[in-house]
Parts: sequence; structure tokens; C-alpha cells
Amino acid sequence: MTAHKPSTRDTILDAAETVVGRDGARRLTIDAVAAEACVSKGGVLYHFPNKIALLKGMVERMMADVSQDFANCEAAAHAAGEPPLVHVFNAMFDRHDARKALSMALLAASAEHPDLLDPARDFLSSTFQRLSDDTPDPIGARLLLLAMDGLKLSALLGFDTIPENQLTQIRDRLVRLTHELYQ
Amino acid sequence: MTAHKPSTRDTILDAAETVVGRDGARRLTIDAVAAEACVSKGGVLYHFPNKIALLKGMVERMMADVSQDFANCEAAAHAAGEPPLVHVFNAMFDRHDARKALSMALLAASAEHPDLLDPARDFLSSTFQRLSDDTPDPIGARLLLLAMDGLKLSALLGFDTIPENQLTQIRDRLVRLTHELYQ
DNA sequence: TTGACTGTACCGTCTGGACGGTTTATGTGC
DNA sequence: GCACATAAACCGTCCAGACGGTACAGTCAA
Repeated sequence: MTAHKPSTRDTILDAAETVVGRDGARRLTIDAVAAEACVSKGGVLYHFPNKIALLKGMVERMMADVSQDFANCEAAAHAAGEPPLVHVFNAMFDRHDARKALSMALLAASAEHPDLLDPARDFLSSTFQRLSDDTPDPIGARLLLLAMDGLKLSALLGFDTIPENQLTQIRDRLVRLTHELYQ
Repeated sequence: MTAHKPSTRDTILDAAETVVGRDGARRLTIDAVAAEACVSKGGVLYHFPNKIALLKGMVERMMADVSQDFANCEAAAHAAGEPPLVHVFNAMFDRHDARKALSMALLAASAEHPDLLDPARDFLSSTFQRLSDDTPDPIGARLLLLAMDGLKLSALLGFDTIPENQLTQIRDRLVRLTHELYQ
């Protein structure tokens, strides 16, 4: 069991995401984050010298996580001799809730200073371009990736109201269409 | 020529969207809106007694506009004997920029008080449900609607980095697949 | 001893909102 | 046609509280 407790830094970032998701990006104050993380205000400022640094930390951790996820998916797909996109989509559905919290960094950064999203924009743009280009039908792949975006970004605003049974059908269809891309 | 100048109320709502899009939801202050609308702070507070009312106004106007757009699309589709979804998708691509500004209401409301989005959530949820159910292949329709969501919500965060030529190809494909839903 | 904090006090600025005053449009009686 | 009344639309200022950030002395485990 290497379930060692998360670092204070990560606890603070988790708390920030919780605050944004629950109270809105406007209430993401250093005081609120400190209270949510059960850390003093000084403690937060020890790890992140100012609020911009905190937001940068949120975006950077999100990108690192997403990057890792994609890498895992591509490795698993390669090992299984399957299309990478299938693994990407399945991973999204399997860890739907986890991703929802993660992306709160996007809302927070866009609210405070939209420029903070520049690195994320570049990273996601090139990643999605590559994912779709590595496919016999890039436009079809793009369309499916856009549908995935729709699901994730809807969840970001709480617009994820599709009933569970429809969601599994959508998942099945998405995976089926992904396989068809490669034929 | 009935191009009468917009009401002060609408000017204020336009200004609010401009501020959110340019500076982020965090900078949506009554002062900033007043300056952007070339109105005094008192003038803003005359039309919207407090900030919550301003945000409600933004969300309500957005819903009214979207509702009107959908109604127009369905009417035009009915008149032309075409699938409604085709008109919905074409309208989205044709007025891409207009819609981008409109949806800033979503960002602003989610930042300040996420509950303000409840009516929008209900409205969009039922509208999309109906649009897809009125189709021989509801799951396929949902997938295409999700792709549209992906495009619109990406634009909301400035994540609309797909090159123009790919975008037109995506549009063509989306319309083609929509027609296929009805076969 | 050092790094990782806690706790408190404080400062300057920003923000929402209340409030009183002023201009403009619309009648209304004569 | 005109003085007057009334209300709607709008302006400018003020204030309490919230917020970001600083400073600094103290705690405590490794």
C-alpha cells in the first residue's frame, strides 16, 4: 500500500478545485482555499506566493494529468493492438467524475486571467490534432473528439443532464464509430 | 429602416458580455460594465438593482435568443421539408461569432453563483432531449449535438483552435451525418 | 537546525450597493 | 401654445466589507 497521504501542495490544489466547483470561480479566494484545505492562509502563500501562481499550479497539474492519461491510453492501445482513440474514450467514461473536478482549473483560470489558459490551449490543440491525424479519417475523428469535448465541458458547467442509460448507449456508439474510423 | 438604437438595458447586457469575454468573469464588476456601456454606475443599477439581477438578465436574454433561434430553425426546416437538425447546425456555423459572445452569460453566472444556471440547464436539457427524440436515431443525434456542444463550449474558453479549412470539412460531415440519421 | 507551516495583525485597493440629486420624456390642464 | 406636474432614466459620491498581499513571531516534527 503506497497510499501515502497527498502533499500539502496537492491538498491545496484539490481544495481550490472543490471551491470552484461548489461556489463558483468568483469565490476562489486565498482564504476560502485555505479553509477548505484546513491550512492557514500563510500556508497557502508559502506554496503559492500569490494567486496567479496558485492558478498556474492548477492549470499545470491538470495538463500534467491529462498528458499522463493520454500517454497511458496510447501505451495500452499499442500493447493491445487497438486504436488509441478507443482507449481515450473509454478512459473518459470510466473516470468521468474525476475529470470533472480536474477541469475546474479551466473555469478558475478563465475567470481570473484568460491568458493563463494559453499553455493549455496549445497543448490540447496539438494533442487533438495529432490524435485525429493518426487516423485514416481525421475529420471523422475530430467529430468524435468534439463530442467528447461536449461531454466534458458540459460537465464543467453542470450541464451533464443526459440520463445514465442514454450515456452508456452513447458510449457504445462512440466506441463503435471509433473502430469504424480505422476501416 | 427600423434599425432603432438598442435600449440601454441591452447595451448594458452587451457590455457585460464584452467584459467577460475580454477580461474574464472575475472582472465583471458593475463599474466595468458601466464603463464599457458608457453609462454611470447608477445607470446600471437602475436597470438591474443588484449584480445577481444583472447576471439573471444575461442568462435570460441568452435563453430567449437561443429559444428564438431554435424556433426559427424548426420553422424553416418544416417549410423546406428538411430535418430540423440540419438547420440547427448550419445556423450554428453561420453565426458562430454571435453565439460565442452570447454564451459569455454562462461563464459569468457560473463564476458568481452556479445556481443561476439552473433555468438554462433545464431549458437546454429538455430542448436537446426533444431534438434528438424527434429523430429516427436518437443516440446518433445526441452524438452530433454533443459535437456541436464541444465546438460552442470550446469557443467559450477560447479553445476553438481548429483551422478554418478543417472546420468547413467538419461542417459538411456533420450535415451529411445528420441527413443520414433520417434514413 | 531547518523546513514547513500556524496565527495574528495590518495595509491599500476593489467592490457592491445605498442614496440623493439631476436631466429628460410624457403628459395635463388651461 | 405654454406653464406645470410627474415619473422614468440616469449621474456621482460615499461607505462598509471583502480581498490580495505583507510582515513577523512562534510551533513542531524530522
